Amino acid sequence: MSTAPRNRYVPQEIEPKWQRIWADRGVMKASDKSSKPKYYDLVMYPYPSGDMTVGHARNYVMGDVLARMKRMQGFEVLHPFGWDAFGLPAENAAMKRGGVHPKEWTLTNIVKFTRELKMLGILYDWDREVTSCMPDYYRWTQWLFLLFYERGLAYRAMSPVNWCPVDKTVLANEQVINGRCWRHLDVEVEKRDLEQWFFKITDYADRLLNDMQLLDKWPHKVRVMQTNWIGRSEGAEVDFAVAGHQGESIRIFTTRPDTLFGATFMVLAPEHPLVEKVTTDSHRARIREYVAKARKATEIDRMSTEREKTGVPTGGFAINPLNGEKIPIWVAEYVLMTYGTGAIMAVPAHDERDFDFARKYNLPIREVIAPAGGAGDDLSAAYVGPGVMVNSGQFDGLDSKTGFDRICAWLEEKGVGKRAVKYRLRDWLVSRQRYWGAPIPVVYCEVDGIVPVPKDKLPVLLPEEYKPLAENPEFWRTTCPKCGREARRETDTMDTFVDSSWYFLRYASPHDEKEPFDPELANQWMPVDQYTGGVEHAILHLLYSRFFTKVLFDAGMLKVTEPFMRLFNQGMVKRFGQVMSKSAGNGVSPDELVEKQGADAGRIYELFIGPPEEDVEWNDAGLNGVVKFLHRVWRLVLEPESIEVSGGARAAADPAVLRRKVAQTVKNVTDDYDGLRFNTAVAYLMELANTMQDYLQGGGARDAVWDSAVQTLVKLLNPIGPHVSEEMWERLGDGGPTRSLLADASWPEFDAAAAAEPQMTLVVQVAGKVRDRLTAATGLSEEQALALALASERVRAALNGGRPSKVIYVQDKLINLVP
RNA sequence: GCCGAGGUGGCGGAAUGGCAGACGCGUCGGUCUCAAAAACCGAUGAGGGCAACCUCGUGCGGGUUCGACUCCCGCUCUCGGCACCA
Repeated sequence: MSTAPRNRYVPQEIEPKWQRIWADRGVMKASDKSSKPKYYDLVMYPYPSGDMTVGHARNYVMGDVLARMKRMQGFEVLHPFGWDAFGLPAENAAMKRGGVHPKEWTLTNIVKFTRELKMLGILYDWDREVTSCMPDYYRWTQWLFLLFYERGLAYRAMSPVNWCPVDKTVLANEQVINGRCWRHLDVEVEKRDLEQWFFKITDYADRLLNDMQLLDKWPHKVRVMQTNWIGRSEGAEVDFAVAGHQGESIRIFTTRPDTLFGATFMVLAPEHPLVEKVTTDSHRARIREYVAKARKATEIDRMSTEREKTGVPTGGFAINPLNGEKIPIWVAEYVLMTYGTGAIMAVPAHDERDFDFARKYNLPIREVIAPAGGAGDDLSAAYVGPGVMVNSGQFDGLDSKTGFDRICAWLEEKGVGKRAVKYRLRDWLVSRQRYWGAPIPVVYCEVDGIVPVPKDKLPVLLPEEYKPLAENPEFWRTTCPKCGREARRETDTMDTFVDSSWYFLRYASPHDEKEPFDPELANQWMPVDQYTGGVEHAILHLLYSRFFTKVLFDAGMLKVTEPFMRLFNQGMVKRFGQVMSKSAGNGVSPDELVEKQGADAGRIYELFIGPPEEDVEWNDAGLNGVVKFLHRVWRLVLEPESIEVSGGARAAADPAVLRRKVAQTVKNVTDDYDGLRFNTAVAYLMELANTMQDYLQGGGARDAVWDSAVQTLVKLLNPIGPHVSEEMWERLGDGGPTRSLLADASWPEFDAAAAAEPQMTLVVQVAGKVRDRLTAATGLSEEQALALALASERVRAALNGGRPSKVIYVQDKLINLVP
């Protein structure tokens, strides 16, 4: 075997070396006592499933690029990592492989995953690693549960909940997608009446909505999704008396109090508590049958808009408080008990759903809002827009917006209704009937009822033995913390989204043994400056984390009300048109990539493959272009003498062109890393390398301009190709002690003068061209024409702005001004 | 149905209202080689011209502007989200 030439770029030789140096020097350790400005660069901590692909890696590479640049720019960077380590896949995998404990499975995967990250040269402050399934973490998840309980934000209630028959657990509303389980999209969730633990996120609905305006650096899409999820509606609650039942009334919610005169019937949800009461004897049998059927129907069937609306009359009547009219009360599935008050006034003329229902059951339709353009009487569809009130007694002639206010005022004055705001958001169901999660720290005592486990008795340890907690008496048999009598522990565990709603705070003081996080340190690092992760968390994790942050703000533990200042959702990596994953058989793992062409080429290719926010198709062919680029850079930096001057048509080297290119590259690459436009950042670096090569081939001297180009290229390359950059930087040195760009932290300064200078030349050329046209058109001398052109204020402004094309336009105008 | 994002070469994709197609892949030609691969050099939107150059080109139709991939109006297709929320 022949030895490789001394100066060849061999990634496999240099990468382990630099990974060792960075680790030894602790270059990515964040100091709590630094005087430098802080930068908190966070990537969503992963579920350690063990099959890391280049798709995951792309996300972490992006975070690493930013961390490295910010470090080189002089920030104290917090770039931590951890593991969302509780959850069902561990249990499922453990069951499948027979006898492997979820903990063992999870910890093994963490080791594998960590190795891959390190191979890619991704640097974290590993001293701050958190693992949500370890007692020193979930102890504080339990502590926070108790804090929520103390603050009245955790409660236990019986309610119809979503049940996944496959995972055998309840689910949060956010985990139900089109009536199906988020983890098994082919499995319909069932409705079950169960007593469960909830977090009162609805108390924060208005703040979660209003504070969205602080999140101007979040993707528009995510803000829209959260806004819709919270779903605020303004309207009124109105009480309708029940005919024949003294003192009994039914409260409805409407967003259109201005259509109150158009209410021709009322509809109750089948689950509404007053159904039995308002039903007359002659209708009772049919109502009972209908309600029973509705309860049995699956959520999917009930919620389908395709489905024809059904309903039955109760025989009872309600009285419209506004006009005293008696309207029939119906029961229908299309009214949901979980929204508003579970009862509506039906205004078929101005609501599509009520219209459909009225048509089907021949109920009266009365127009009370006339469209502005006239042409009423159209009874083929509901008119849902604004208009002028008609058939509305004393309110006739008002526009519907004014009518809204007047009717609300009237209702409030008479004490039969009031303005109200309703949200689509429901409380967060946090209990799960699973083993592999943080036990909910409460005890049920026959005497004292629900008793929280005292905070100093935490953690409530998960038993070693892998079996349902409810079937493990050694776990649930306990004594009441209050009275000491025999009691039973809660055997449900918490949703893993509870674990992940606060992990970014734990990084501030990961070894704190007194509290979940040290408020002083958390406030020092928070808010997160950049948060990077998948858009699949647009609602779930991001909404919950915002909720937690606000609760902790209210508890005086945090000074921020929003956790994540800037959010970025990277696209997914696909292969053969499918999202990459090991189970789908189309995964490419990072170590395959590193083995083939090295970590740096792999990293750069991950960034260059397409816009970071877009889904990209993985394709090995493009990787070669990046490898070629790195070899070319290596040669330009370390062996420029090997690049020959080529004769012929090639333009002679111009130092001004190179100087300008260097300056522009600094500006463009810095801005692009900062703005997470990594694909174009790579392109700019390739352009610089191409310009440098042209310069040498054109016979350019290796002088100060050249040296600055070399240094700039090496430095700007560091965040994306750190190993090769560090190696080149060291070799450029005088052979003294190992030099590390990352440790020395120096980012190139942008030289605005150099960037602008050659553009001035271009402008003078343009002026020359226009001067010719001016002289031709006016007969002025060349000097006079040039002076005229350059004297224009607008020309000067354009010159100062470095916009030669504007100058061309301005001067064209100038020509037109001259007769 | 409602909300949101988007449509640019053979492909991935660039373009604060100012030379459309940067950068890369692929393809073609060349150097090197007995040959091939690799590497390196050159060409590469379409049509026309020996040439300098010319014409047409960013989903479709209008508009604003000296100038439109970019802004406005209408349409169309694709992709994402929500979907009986009163």
